[in-house]
Amino acid sequence: MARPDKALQTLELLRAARLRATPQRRLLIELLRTRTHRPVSVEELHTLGTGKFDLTTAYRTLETLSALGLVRRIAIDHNRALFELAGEHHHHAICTSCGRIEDVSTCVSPSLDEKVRKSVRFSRINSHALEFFGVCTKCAVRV
Amino acid sequence: MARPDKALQTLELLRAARLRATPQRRLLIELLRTRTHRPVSVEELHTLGTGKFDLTTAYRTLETLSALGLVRRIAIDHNRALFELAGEHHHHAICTSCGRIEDVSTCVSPSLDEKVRKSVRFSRINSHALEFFGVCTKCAVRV
DNA sequence: TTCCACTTGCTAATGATTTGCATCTAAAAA
DNA sequence: TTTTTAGATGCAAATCATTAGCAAGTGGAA
Repeated sequence: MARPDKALQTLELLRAARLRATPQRRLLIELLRTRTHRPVSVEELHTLGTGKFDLTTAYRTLETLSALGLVRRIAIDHNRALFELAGEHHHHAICTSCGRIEDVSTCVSPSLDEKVRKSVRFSRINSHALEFFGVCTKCAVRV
Repeated sequence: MARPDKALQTLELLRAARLRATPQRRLLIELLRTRTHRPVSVEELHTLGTGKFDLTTAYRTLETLSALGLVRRIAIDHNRALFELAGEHHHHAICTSCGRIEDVSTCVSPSLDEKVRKSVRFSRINSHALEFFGVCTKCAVRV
């Protein structure tokens, strides 16, 4: 039994979210799914779209999808938003020299959320984000 | 032996950084030290300064201080930068309902940085940031 | 007290996001 | 299939935080 192809997966994603499967949205999600393996900026996505969707549309679609939890907005770069498709829980390692971002599967102890919830007296902790800042191998060589 | 007062601490901080102790900088640091206990936006600081320093000066001073590592720029809010005086290592818990930010002293296992460094093949990891997102008690009641 | 590199306060750019609006179009209904 | 319309898109203009440019001040070393 063959695995459904990427395009189908995208359609299903949109259908499940009760969003219209417009060509623009399909392409944008397709790009997030196949062309990028790291958080990308709206500008980058728009460039990858080669004129098939407007920059404004990209902003709107990403906003819609992130409100639905299908896309995550990453707050690392303080002057532009980065987005990634919400997949498996993971974190990021950022090279402070070249800006490269790597996915990190290592996570904190599962009990940490609850421990923190008690210490700050929150009603609940829904998620957490963890970023590591350092220098990647390429940049270390260059310096 | 009395502990040096806040103003003196601020002077020492500026002197150690080889920066001119202008009234504007002194007040801004004083505000970070005494009036705020959470990351604040430049706008907030400027308001607290009640006209004693320009918004542009605040931006420049914060930039200078963060380049020296005396102030930390927090990337949580994706549409405005937040700053805090660099003190003890800590993290943050953010209420996604009201935006309130609490300091979190709990940290990850000390060996995590090294573990991640190896997994992403970085030359080094210099720091990490950890944010918890949830709902504070007040907001939970309101909902 | 003098002098000058460092600072500050304006004002005018920038640059990323948003918003308004007329025009389309996906897809539910007939 | 055709009709119908709520939801989408594209373009242009408006926002808003952050930066730059510059002339006018001023810490603080000499």
